[in-house]
Amino acid sequence: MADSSSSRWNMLKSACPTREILDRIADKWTMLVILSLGEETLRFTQLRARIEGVSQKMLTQTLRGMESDGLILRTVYPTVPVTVEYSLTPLGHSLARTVDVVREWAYGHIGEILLARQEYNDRETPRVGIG
Amino acid sequence: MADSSSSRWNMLKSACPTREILDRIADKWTMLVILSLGEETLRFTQLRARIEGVSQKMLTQTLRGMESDGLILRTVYPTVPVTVEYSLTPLGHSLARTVDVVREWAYGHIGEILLARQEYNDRETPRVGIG
DNA sequence: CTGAATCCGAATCGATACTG
DNA sequence: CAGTATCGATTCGGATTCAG
Repeated sequence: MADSSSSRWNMLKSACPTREILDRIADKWTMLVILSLGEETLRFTQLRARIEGVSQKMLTQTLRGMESDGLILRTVYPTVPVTVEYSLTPLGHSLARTVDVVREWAYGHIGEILLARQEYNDRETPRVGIG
Repeated sequence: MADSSSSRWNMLKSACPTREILDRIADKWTMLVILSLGEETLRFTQLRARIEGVSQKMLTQTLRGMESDGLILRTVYPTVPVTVEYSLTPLGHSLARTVDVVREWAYGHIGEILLARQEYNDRETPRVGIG
């Protein structure tokens, strides 16, 4: 447990704390969890269904990290079987609004990016065959 | 070369292209490059110096991906030795403005996050010893 | 200076089995 | 349902070496 000893960069990180935060939220699953919970409170399984592609392990891991950063709230209801709800804290909500800007940017520029990608690949294909 | 065959999720990705874009920019180095180039055009070595902690390999890799997505422009000047400048395309600049919002959020909430992290760790320490 | 290529240990991640 | 624990496969990423 607690393997946050990333060998070096500790000095760098403490000198520039923004970097550490950025490293944390510039994460695929974190962003997707933030976006999902930004819409509504969800249970573990629901969350996992929303973020198709995430494994149980990764989701758990991501949720723990986010909880420790005060971004989400984990509420356990002592039912049988147990019910666990995840929701955003006020801090998490403010991040959600921010990340949503990124999401909207992505949505608005898919075309451009896919086109650029295609052109890049065409350029790369060097002319096989007769030359 | 070109190993973009991520086995599964291809169906998912084509059904939800935003996800693919998000996966790409929700990346530590990509964000830092965007932020760095958002301020000014930089050469390879300058860029590497700005983003302390990135290896030559990762930086090259990140830059290639961003170039293929049409986010940055790579300009080679045939000097001796060769000079290569990286700058943002208009698309890259628009992303830079977006990512900057995230950076500002991070900067403005470092305190809250670090505090939450500390509280979380205190809660976790269970009381070793006598119980 | 810029970068490609290789080697190789470290970290990530998924699948599986098991618990309360 | 909501996890924890473990293991093997894959990927990541740094150090090094070499080239234009």
